[in-house]
Amino acid sequence: MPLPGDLPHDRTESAGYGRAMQRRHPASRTGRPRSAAADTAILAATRQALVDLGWSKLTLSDVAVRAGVAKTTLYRRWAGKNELVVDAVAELFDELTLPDRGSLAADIEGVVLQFAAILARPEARSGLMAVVAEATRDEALRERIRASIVDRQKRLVIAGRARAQERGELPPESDTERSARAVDLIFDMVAGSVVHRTLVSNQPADAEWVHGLTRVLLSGLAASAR
Amino acid sequence: MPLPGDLPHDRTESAGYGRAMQRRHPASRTGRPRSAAADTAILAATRQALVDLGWSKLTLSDVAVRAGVAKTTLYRRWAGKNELVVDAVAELFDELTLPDRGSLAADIEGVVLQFAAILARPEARSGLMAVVAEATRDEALRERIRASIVDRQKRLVIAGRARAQERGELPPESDTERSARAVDLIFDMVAGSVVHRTLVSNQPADAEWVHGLTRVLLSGLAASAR
Amino acid sequence: MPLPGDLPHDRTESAGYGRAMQRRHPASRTGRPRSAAADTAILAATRQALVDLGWSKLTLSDVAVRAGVAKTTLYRRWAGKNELVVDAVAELFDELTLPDRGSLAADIEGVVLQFAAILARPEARSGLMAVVAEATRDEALRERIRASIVDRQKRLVIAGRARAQERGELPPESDTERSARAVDLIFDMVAGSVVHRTLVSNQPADAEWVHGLTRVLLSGLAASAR
Amino acid sequence: MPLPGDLPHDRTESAGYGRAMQRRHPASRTGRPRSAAADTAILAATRQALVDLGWSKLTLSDVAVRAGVAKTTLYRRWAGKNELVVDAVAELFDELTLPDRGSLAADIEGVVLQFAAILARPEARSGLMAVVAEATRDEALRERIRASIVDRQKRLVIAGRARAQERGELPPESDTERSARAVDLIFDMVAGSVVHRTLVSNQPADAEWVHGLTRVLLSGLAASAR
DNA sequence: GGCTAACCGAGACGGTACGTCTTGTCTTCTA
DNA sequence: TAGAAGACAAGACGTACCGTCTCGGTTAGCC
Repeated sequence: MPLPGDLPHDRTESAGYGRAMQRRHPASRTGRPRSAAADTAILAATRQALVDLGWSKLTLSDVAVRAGVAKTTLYRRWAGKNELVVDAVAELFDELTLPDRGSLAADIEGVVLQFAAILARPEARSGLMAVVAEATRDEALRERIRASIVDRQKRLVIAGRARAQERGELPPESDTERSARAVDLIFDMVAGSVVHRTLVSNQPADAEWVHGLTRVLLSGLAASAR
Repeated sequence: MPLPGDLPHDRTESAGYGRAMQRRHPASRTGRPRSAAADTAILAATRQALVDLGWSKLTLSDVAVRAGVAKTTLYRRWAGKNELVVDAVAELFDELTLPDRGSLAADIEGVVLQFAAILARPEARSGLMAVVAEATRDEALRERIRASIVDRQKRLVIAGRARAQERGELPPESDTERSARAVDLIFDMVAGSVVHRTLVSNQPADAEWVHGLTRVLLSGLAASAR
Repeated sequence: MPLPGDLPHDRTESAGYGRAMQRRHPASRTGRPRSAAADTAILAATRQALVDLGWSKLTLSDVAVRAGVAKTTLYRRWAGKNELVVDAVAELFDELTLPDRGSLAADIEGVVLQFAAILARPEARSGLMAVVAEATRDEALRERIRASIVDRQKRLVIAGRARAQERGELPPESDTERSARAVDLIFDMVAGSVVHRTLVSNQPADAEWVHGLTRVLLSGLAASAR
Repeated sequence: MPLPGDLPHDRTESAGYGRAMQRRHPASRTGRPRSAAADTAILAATRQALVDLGWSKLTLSDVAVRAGVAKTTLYRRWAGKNELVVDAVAELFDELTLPDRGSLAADIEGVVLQFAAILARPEARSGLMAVVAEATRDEALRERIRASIVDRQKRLVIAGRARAQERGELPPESDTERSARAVDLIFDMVAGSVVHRTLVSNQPADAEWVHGLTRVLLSGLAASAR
């Protein structure tokens, strides 16, 4: 019996991580407020559990114990394992920044290397691929991943192109639709290649490999734009 | 009476799919031989279960029932869910062929479209990503995936390049190491991009998109080779 | 979350049936308390399953279903089939009373007939002998049987002798050790004879047979006391 | 498909151990005869398994391995675990003899002590009580136990009485029905008391206790005969 | 001395129960 | 009213044993 003030799975419907904490049901103002520390502890515990156990052996009971929190608290805030892991992993990718290394190619290499470094961390590896796998059968989860993780990072592509245009490396954009398609293609190619290299081919995405990838990608885009 | 002669998980250590049936322990010649029909039925049942339930709700008990087989039989041949799903999914990718469409670019587009078509099938989507996720914590499984699924398809890259060299589209190869690195890069870029487009970005890898991908890739490789 | 506070098999170490519910670990005061109704339902279901299936085909899964209870609940309270059946059977023997039939011999016959009637019930037959058989290899189980079933009924022997002494049929006891030995011998002879007659020789322990047994026993004790 | 000459569970219907080897189907004279050594080995292996594991953990596969025999061979000769154990245990009780110790009381004490010694052996303890428990729900098994184990030992009671009559300790029997009833009562009392003392009360049936039992029994029978 | 029927070992097979584990809910006490 | 604790119903896990069924190979007895 969900009590009136109960807020089941508050963070479930959140559009993007970070704005989740603002309640969807501002009505409930009375009673003991939820512990904010609990959120932090739970997400950190989730990441640590991913490191120690991997996705498939991670249990919510275990996360609760690690976070020093009751299972009830966990289920009150997330609908299930998938949603929790998405939020826990999403935080990792917010660390990405666009370094200013002087040229478009160098900037891209910088971001891709950061991305590869994150993918080398076990909590990202297990967590990310597992939720992507789950999302193949769950439209809501797929949307949550796109919103919380993927689309949030397109900012990097856009910022990179803007900076390149400032530098004069790229012409100012005219056709916005064509531009959007290009962003998507670049994103799929970069993210996909790194993930495949790292997780499937099981080879390091080191500086040399990233250099090769960037060169092919930029040459190809330049040639194909003509 | 599972005593000395027992052959647990015969297919577990198999180097490549298709050659798995030849026993690793040819010593044991006595006793009732394993049913060959069971293998076929189990793999088909696994794929159907992936379609109906997805990876995380797929249970080996259920597969056994679908295949009309005892759980024992399943566990006698595969070490667990992961290994079974790898074998079941691997068969799907053996359908890939290299069509002769007249030019390198067209050949590549043809293969990539086939690949995208397979990835659009739910048994491939759920199964493949899930085992990749599991493999992030399991070296043996990672190796099994590489051997059974990925490396087996490098044949397509190699055959494609050979045909292009016959046509004179590509010069004969000289530096073999450099060549191997190029094959790996192509493979990661193609497979990774299609997977990301299909499973993460959740957009169709249709003819137009594949055309764009191929153009960028070929232009980039050509330019970067200079 | 079966962590520190877990109370596995609470009823396992109970000294005597009926006092089992008072916890051995009074520390744990928090959390949802165990359902008292479940205990009753489980023991009744166990007896019914003994009637329907006998000991060797009785499964805890089946008992759980009959009792409308999860298997977990069963295993949380009893260590296994043996312990459960001991408790279920023990309740049967608590029905025994010492009737006042006017003379020692008649009182004994009355109790023995009651005992035989219980042994004629299938839940007692299968259950009792099976746990005795298991107890041949399990000291703890043997002790549990003695405490829960056997020793609890020595009250009848003692009460019977007291009443006979009131009536003047027996002299007041002097030598307590010798007295204890006599109680034990009587108990082994009565219980053993009835069990053997009923379960091994497979003949009814009817009024006539009980009369003969009682006569031999009382005459023998009287003669041997001289 | 049981071939024409197949003789499933040859020993199942045998009236008493020792006469079992003579086939029920004398038709089959051709073909390889069954190994006689296997029988011996299997029964010995069964007893040893009872010692090591007890009845409930004894498995036919394990017995087969211990006996150096295939499971098939076992199932060809016995219908199941119960029947096998009955035969294995029955052999133990054939060791009982009626010693000549000079008086009826002494003779009885001698036999009872032998009986107690056998019951002190773990293979007899576990095996006997377990099959008795199983027999509570299996008329055929009950009959088999009576025939193979119990009735075979009534010879001791009868021989004892005959010898006592020779000595003049007992009058020659006149009423045969009454006599048979007395034999049964004696048997139930002696066997039951010793079993209960040993397996339930868990006390040794030593010389002193046996002496007390015998005295009560003989005095009681003498007094009750008057 | 070859035939042949029944035996034997090995072990795979379809079933089924085991005892454990995880899930998501519910219930109690405490803060 | 939130939270910690933990019992609860449900059901999958991977293992073990059951009793049956193929297999290939052996061993007597009769031609």
